[in-house]
Amino acid sequence: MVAITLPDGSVRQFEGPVTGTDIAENISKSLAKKALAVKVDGEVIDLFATIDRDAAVEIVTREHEDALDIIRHDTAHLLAQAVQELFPGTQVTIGPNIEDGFFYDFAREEPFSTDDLEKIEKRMGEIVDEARVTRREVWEREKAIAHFKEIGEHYKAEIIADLPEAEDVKIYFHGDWHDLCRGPHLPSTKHIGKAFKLMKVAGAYWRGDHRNPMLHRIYGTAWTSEKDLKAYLLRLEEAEKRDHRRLGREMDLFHFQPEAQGSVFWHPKGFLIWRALEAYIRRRLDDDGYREVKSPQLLDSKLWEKSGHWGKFRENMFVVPDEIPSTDDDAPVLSGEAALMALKPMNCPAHIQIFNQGIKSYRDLPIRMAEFGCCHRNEAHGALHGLMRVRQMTQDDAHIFCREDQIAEETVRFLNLFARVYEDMGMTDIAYKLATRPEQRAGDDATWDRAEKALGDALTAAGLKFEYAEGEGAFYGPKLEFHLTDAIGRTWQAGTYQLDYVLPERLDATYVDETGAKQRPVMLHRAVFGTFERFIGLLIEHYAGKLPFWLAPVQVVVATITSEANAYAENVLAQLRAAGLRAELDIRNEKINYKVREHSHGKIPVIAVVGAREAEEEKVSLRRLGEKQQEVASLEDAITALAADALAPDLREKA
RNA sequence: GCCGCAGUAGCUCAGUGGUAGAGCGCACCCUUGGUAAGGGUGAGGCCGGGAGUUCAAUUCUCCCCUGCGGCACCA
Repeated sequence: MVAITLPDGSVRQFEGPVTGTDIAENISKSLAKKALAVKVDGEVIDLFATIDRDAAVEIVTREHEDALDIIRHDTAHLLAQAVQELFPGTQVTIGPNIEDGFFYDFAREEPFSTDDLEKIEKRMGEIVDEARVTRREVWEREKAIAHFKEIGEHYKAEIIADLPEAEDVKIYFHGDWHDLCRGPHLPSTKHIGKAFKLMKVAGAYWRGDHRNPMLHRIYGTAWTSEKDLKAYLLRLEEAEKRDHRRLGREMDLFHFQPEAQGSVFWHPKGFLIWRALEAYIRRRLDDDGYREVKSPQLLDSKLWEKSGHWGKFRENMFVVPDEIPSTDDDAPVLSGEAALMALKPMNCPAHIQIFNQGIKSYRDLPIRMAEFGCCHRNEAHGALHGLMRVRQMTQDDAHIFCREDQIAEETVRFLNLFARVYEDMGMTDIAYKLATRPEQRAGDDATWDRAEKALGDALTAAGLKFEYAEGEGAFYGPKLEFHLTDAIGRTWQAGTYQLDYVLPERLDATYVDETGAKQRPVMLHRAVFGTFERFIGLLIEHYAGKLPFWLAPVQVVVATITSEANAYAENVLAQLRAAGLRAELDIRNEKINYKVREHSHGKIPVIAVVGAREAEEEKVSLRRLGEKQQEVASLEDAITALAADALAPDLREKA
């Protein structure tokens, strides 16, 4: 006897083992029709799998929260079937689910074209109509390897060979087509439905390693209903409008051009955002005990050799020979023999040089040394991405030199600062990651153990949920990474906090302890925004260009209705500016409708409309972005209110 | 760096083996209009760069550059 408990709490008894199908049919015919899989004690399994013990069971239908994952993975199998039928000789590799869909990597000489995608999608639809029935077999490992080798599926054979010994080699059949898979799967291809779409083709290295062959990856999306699919596609379209590269152009914030690939030309409006951010974070740092420095842009390669960066990152550094270029047109410009310097890719070695001036006492620690450091990194071409990944970047960098017993306190202090800043920015959707020791690293394991534990403990103490990013730490120490998500769901590291025992050693930083003995300080690398470039990019996408009032490059546009009000408008502008507001004037010979529309598109937070009436009464009519209503206020009141709104969050706290 | 796609006016895009077009934007004129598009006229292009095929290339081929989507990388 098997007792099955249903979600409503009722219990049904069955003679001997049952399947999900049996249970569904036992409940109702219509449920059996809709059933996709079955959830047994929290684990989703195939409808045809046997249940031979008492269990809590849910029938998974399209409406069930677990349905989507199954449908997506079935769609990946569907894709693989269609591809192999249309392009014989193509090998399958892996095809996992991802956010909003799935991909499948294929090994084939010829890449897939956009036209191919259409054909494949059509074939997928046909296979759905064929309603190929799913069944599962468990194979002997050696037999499976031999079988897949024989049919030319060498990647599959490799995957099976690498499966953990304990794991069954499960082969799923959809009709004749079959694949190694963990499952579960839908009862037939018919159950997938047609709410799927192939999105794009891309290259991807086998096993994510650039030394391996490149496979052809097809990305797709799949949903439980056509409605959801449509909504998703619409969401993508909307997200495109938030793209900071697009908004940067539309709002006249910045541009890029080939002569400075990967470096930003900040336009006046864009740089106003930067200035507001910089002024804000500088005040926050001043208040938090940091002292700001400025270090050289070009430093001798010998320093980078000592720090270890030359060995590990030289290929990403801009190297400059320390010599006068030849003025002889027939001779090579550079001799190739000069000593080398490099544009700094980071500020830490320079900060240690400042630390090393004079003798530091334990009483001096912690020293919190900040710099808005402009760094250059020669990033791979394919890595560049708008403001998010650039070759010239300015970090809101700082290094804290402290004793080991001060790490915990400094970490709490930093997490507090970080939380306050992100709260002020309205960016509270943050993913916390603890990046642990990489394969190539400096320092001994005991030190790494201590350092990783210190960071994990700090996050836990702060009540922050985090995940581990195994092996992704810096070569000198583990990192806390603070990630934000862009408009289309890609995540980017913004803030960072890194523990470093190595650089102080390499660059011989010391302080004198209570006994007069020399000691190594610990170095904490940290950035709140990360870089101004990336953070501004993220801000723009987060707010879809509608930046908070205090950050908006143009806060108020004074727009006239008729030229009668021009003189008054000039007066309003002057007073707004005198109150510290970033205001502009629009006295063009255009209708007020036109001006309102244009400045709304320009994401100007406040339009101050003035006509003859306002001029007469010394008033302004304020219209806030996104609102239909205006409010009419006296000029004095309006300026007082707007000036208060324009205060940066830290200043508002103090006001 | 790797795979794929793309590059035509400031922007979005159409088009063609005989050197180009639209909408928006811009300039000028008319319009002085009360909160998301008033009307007219006009300027603006080495059709990404180089080479090849051709009587002729923006169009076809090759190479390069840049951009886009992924992958790899990210101190």
